[in-house]
Amino acid sequence: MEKQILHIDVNNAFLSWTAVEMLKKGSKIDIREIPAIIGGDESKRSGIVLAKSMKAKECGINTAETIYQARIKCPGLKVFPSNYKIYKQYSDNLYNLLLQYTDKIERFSIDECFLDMTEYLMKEDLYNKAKEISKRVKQELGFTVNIGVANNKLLAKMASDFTKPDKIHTLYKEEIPQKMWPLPVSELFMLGKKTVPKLYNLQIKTIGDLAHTNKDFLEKKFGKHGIMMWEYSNGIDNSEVNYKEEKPKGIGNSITLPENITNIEKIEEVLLALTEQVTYRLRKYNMKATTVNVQLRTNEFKDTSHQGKLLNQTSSTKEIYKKAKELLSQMYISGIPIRLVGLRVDGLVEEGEMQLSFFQNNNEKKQEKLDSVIDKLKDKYGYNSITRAGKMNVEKYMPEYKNYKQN
DNA sequence: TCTGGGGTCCTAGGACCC
DNA sequence: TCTGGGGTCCTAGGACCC
Repeated sequence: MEKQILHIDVNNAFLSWTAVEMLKKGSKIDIREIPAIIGGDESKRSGIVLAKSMKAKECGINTAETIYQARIKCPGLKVFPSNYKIYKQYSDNLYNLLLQYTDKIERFSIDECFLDMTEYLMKEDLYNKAKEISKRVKQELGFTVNIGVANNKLLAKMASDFTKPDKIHTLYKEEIPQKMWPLPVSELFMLGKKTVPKLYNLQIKTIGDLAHTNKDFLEKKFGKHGIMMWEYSNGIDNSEVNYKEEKPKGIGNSITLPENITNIEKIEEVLLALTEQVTYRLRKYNMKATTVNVQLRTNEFKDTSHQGKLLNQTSSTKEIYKKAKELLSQMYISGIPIRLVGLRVDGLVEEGEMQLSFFQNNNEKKQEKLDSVIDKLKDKYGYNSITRAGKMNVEKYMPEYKNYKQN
């Protein structure tokens, strides 16, 4: 049976949501109407464009480029900071509205959802439902969305990306040659800046070119990725809308430091703060980790990482920090200026299905108890109320814990 | 005051085993 | 007694997404 899928995509999400919030607070200007962006903090060396208004886009400003470059392209550009707490609220508001149409919703990102409407609707009604959703979001929540209407997720996603903002597009099978094949191959989902030049060298310039390329040839050139791009270019995608709450497979935090560090003790302090953050999130999921991964970025933007298995699955700050320090000492070459430090845990298992270790001793139980006491204090008095990290002021480096990713 | 942060998945190569 | 080969597990790095 054919699926009926909607893809909902908030137009310029961070910027629109900031605009709505500002208006609610009495702002006289709507930053959607002027050249404006949401940007990172340049003084913290994270000065990139996170979202842009249509007017900013007209200046040629791209997401993820530096604010510095954006200002050159558009003198008089207004820059506003991001606020993930607010974004999470608006994202939830949208989700709750969509729940009135189906509970088969996959939250693909903070500003994108897939809806599986198959069992609720006939094809001719789907477009009308999309219109109703679009209208209600605008009226009740104050921002606009693009909606893609199709028979699978890939085509719905491609459709929602056509023309913006505040548009509804269909992309049924018979519309593929007209609506999708003329587009440059770079527009196809999962084709990024490394693959596109390779395709250009093969004279594959449009999605249609790709669709008409021999599948075996693409597999030889690109492996699994080759098969996928051939299928996508032909509108083939059998994946399901994944509406069940998924447990994460890994949890990580990283931080670009305000200044480079060349001293391993200081890297360790940052690592401890990151470990506290990561393990706190891990424990909130009631999960334990099997591997630890430390990432470093040099001042020259060279990334290295080391990972290692833990002897026992754990969520203990102390155990994971111990492993992280071990990995750091293996990989850090003394004197190299470090710009970014990252820590992530992988191979997560749920507490319930955990292997019972014969070796969990009293010391480990004591550690668990300590972690849980600290977590409760953090829940009650705020994340930064208590920290083991560092003699020096690690909060200077570490941003307020962002919990927008949770639930 | 030039280049974020959080994820998932894939691949190549090495170690090890039979 | 002139370098087999399949399978699994692990790691580092890379590509891509929003």
